[in-house]
Amino acid sequence: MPRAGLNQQIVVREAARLVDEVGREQLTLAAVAGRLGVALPSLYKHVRGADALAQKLSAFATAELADELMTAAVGRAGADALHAVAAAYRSYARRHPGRYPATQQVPDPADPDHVAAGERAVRAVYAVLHGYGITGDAAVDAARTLRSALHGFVSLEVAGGFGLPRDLDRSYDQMIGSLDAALRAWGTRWTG
Amino acid sequence: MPRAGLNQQIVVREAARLVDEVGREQLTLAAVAGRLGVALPSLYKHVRGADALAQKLSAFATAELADELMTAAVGRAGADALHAVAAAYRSYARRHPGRYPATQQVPDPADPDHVAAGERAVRAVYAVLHGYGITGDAAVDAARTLRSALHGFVSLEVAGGFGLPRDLDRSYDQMIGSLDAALRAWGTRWTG
DNA sequence: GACGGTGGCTAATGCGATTAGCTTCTGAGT
DNA sequence: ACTCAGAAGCTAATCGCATTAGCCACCGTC
Repeated sequence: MPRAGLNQQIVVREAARLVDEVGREQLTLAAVAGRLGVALPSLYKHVRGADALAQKLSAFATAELADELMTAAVGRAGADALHAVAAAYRSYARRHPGRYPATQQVPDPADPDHVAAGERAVRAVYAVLHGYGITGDAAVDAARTLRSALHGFVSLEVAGGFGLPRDLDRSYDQMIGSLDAALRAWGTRWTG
Repeated sequence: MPRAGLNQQIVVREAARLVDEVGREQLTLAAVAGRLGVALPSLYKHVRGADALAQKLSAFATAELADELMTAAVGRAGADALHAVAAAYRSYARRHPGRYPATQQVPDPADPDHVAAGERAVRAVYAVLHGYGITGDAAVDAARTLRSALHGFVSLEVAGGFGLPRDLDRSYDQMIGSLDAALRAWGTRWTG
């Protein structure tokens, strides 16, 4: 019988498609194997197990998100960069409701690609702050504020936590607008 | 042999203690049964199954959180109320790292207590906004902004998403400070 | 054209969830 | 006190998923 021709990339990407369709908590080796047309234990030739697959999926999704954030940030600064990165962030989460929560998993320190992807995503945030002239210790606080707002809104939206999805675009715009004001005032108000 | 004397309350409260110790994803009927000293199927006399237990846990945790937020908000207004509610919110999540994520589960519409608890928590947020004079449509956006910031920070912190926990208190203070500024400007800048 | 590694398989085990059905405790009513 | 209904617990059985062990066939290399 012919071989399926799998490798880790194919398995992880199929897992990514699966979680976007059925939700992250429904990620199961059995479902991935079924979609790939192989028996469940065959996957062990490519991933160590269910936990390892979830971690690899996190690395993959984080790299995807970091790429899109970087692409959005390049060539922009200030409010322009903020709006572009914020839009890219939310867009990724809406297009990939299963992958997005996976990006919030803490990177496996033993996986250099995963760690690098996480750092790249954070760097996109710092790039936005740089456009506001925020650096050093103040940037740590501002980055956490920005990440919190983006992640909070997007995770609540994807999880359905906002009730009826009425006017979510406007609410997001308002939040980003207030973040813009906060970042513009950041250097003057809260740092020496 | 004597009976264990369980009821749904006891089961749900034990589940709450369990998830705070081992994490929400480790919630298992087997573990709860073991802690309560009964066989696993015995729990079915009190909860419909694993999914139902998770939902009841969500309702329980949401009610707890709503109580603490309401207690923090009562008798305060403006920045005072904001800081008190924000502190209570973060405090709950840190004391209950397993229960807190459960509060983000969408309430079961068929469970009136769960729905009521969720509404109570949201009402605490609106109470804060009221102190800033924000009402009507603008309050919807402001409430989403406030919820996003609080939930985003706290969930990233509890999940370990901020890397080393250095200066998290300061970062939170900074974020709340910028929220205070945003809310004070809310009526003047973004609404008619 | 053999051969070694690799990718796939089947079989077997373990654990958690769930259902069925039995037993025994408890407590309300006489 | 006695009965009895219902509730609360149990064991047994089934199912699905994860994991491990071990077998076998394909494939590229010499």
